[in-house]
This record gives sequence, C-alpha cells and structure tokens, in this order.
Amino acid sequence: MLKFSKKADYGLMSLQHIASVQFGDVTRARVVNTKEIAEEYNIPTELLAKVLQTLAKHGIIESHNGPKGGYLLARNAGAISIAQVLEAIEGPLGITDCYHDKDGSICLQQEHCTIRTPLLKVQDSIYQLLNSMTIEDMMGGTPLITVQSHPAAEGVER
Amino acid sequence: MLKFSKKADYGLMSLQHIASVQFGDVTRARVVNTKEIAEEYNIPTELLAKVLQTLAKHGIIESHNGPKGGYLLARNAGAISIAQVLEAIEGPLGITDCYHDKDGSICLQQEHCTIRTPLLKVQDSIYQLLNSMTIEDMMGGTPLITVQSHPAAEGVER
DNA sequence: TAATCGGAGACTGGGCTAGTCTCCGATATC
DNA sequence: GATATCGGAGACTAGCCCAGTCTCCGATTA
Repeated sequence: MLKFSKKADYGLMSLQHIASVQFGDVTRARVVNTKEIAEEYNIPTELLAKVLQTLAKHGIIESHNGPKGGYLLARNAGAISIAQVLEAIEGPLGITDCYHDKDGSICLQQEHCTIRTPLLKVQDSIYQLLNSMTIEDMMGGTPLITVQSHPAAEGVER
Repeated sequence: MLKFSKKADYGLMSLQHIASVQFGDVTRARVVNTKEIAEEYNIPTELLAKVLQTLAKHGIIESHNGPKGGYLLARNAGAISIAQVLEAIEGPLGITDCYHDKDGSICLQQEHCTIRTPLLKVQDSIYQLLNSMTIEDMMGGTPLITVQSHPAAEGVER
C-alpha cells in the first residue's frame, strides 16, 4: 500500500548515482551510461533504459548519444524533488482518482462523497512532503523532514 | 501513484457514515447495515460487505448478527486513524518493500542500495500524517494537517 | 565505416484489484 | 420453534497494470 513502483525506485537510485558522479569530489565529473548503473545496482538493463529515457524526456536528466554517451543531471541535485521524479515516471500523484478528470470515468460516489475534501488535504500534505525533499537531500543522509499534526488528533493509539 | 484502493475509499466512507449515524445529533444512534451504506454511496453490496467484515475483524467496528443487525464503531471516531483503517484493509503501509521481510524475497539492490534510509524517512513522515488524522477529523471538514519541511529543501521549482 | 550509445515500440507473464456467486451461521421476531 | 434477515467466509473470474524482454532504429564518436 502506498508503495513506490520499482521503476520509481530505480529512477531515484539512478539520479542519486548520477549526482554523486557528477558532483562528487572523488571522481571527475563525467556522463553515466545505463549499463554502468544497471550493473552497479543489479537492475535489468533494458528496464532501466526506459526509466532513464522517461526522466530525460521530462527534462530531469540530459542524454548524450553515441559512444561515450550517457546521462547528466539537467539541473542541480537540490533542484530535483522526489515528487518531480515520481510524477515523471508514474504520472500524476494522487491518493484518489477524483482529481484527475480522465475522460468519462465518473466517480459513482460523487453525489454523496463525504471523504473527497478531507482526503484532498491528506494528498496535499503528502505532495508537499515529497516536493520538499530532493535528490541532494537523499545523498546527505541526514534527517530533514518532520510532520506537524493537529494537537487534537495526536496520540491515537494503535 | 500512491493511490488508495477502492476498498480503502469504501472503508473510509463507511466509517464516516457509521460515525455520523452513531454520534450525529439528528438521527438517533442505531446500527448501520451493509445494504444501507451500499445504496447510499453506490458501492457494490458484496464488495462492501467484505470491507466491513475486514474492519470488524480488526476491531475497528463491531458487528451485530441477525435481523436489525449491522455495524457500530468499536471506539470513538477520534480514536480511529486513517492509518489504522488503511492497514486493516490493505496490510502494512510502506513505500518500499524493504521493510516487510517477506520470506525469501531479497532485494537485489540491497548491497548497494543508497536510497533505503532516505526513503524510510519519507515513509515515516507519511505514516505520521495518516496516523494523526482520524475519522472524526474527516467529519469536521476543517484543515488540520500541515507539513513542516527542511528550510534548505523548500522552494523547489516545478 | 563501424562500434557504441540512447530512443522507441511491441510483446508477454504474472500478480493484484475489483467484483460476483454461493453457502453457512447467528439472531431477532412472530 | 420456524423463518426472514443479517453478517461470515471462501472460491472464482475478468481485466488491468507492473516488470521485464526483445527488436530495430537513429545519433554520434573514433
């Protein structure tokens, strides 16, 4: 439940890897190709290729064709949020269907739906969370996100 | 992506409905049966039945057999969090598989996984969010959840 | 010119979601 | 006590989507 797809995982891993190669001080900056990432993280090469192509198509990474080709981050790691990566790979985020008005798919509960508004708030909160964390943050390894909840709603026993 | 299942939606709607009947001042408190909810919200009766049975099995609602039977909340609406409902219906929450140690399913990326720790933080934040909001909150209709993010991570352009 | 890279589409197997069907047990009511 | 009305539970199915594979093409560098 609420699970990321494997593609999303692969995408985040790749971006983190590319960022570390591109901006790390140890190795000199260079492009990173699909095969290198696939072997490093045990990801099926051709599946990873699709993920990286998608990220390139969304302007998150830049592709370079030909021999010695590969990928580079299109912008600083601190300017790429997890939300952006997820949306690129998996389409619009959203815990309910209500908010993407796909043709004809009308919610049968619409007339009496009582949970639409509250769930929208939950969705926004999750989005803010994912949009406030970046690839750069994922490299640091330090905690950085906290959630502040309504006092009356705290302390719900499990 | 990150979508709730329909079962989860149905469960939340049902709980909100039961709570409003049980604690609302207009109608006198009474048990609510599956058919009533199914008709009110256009939910397939037998699918809803399964959802409610699951919630009963997890102690979130109480079932009453026989004619005039139905369901009641097992505890106050303010003591039932969205996280509890989701976990009852869909099993353990978690944006990655890493943290449910299912038999034998070893993560192939484990050895070099660089995103495990940061994603665990995201996961915890989402869990806190869902655990801090209750059925009671969903009835009020007032905003109550805010997310506080790391200053350095804010302002990521989309 | 050839080898190496990314780009793109078709295709497949399997698992999960949503929904249906059927039968059983419990209980309130008459 | 018979019966109708409720929940309990399991098997079953259709369809979708994820994950992964295969194949061919275009671009670029050496």
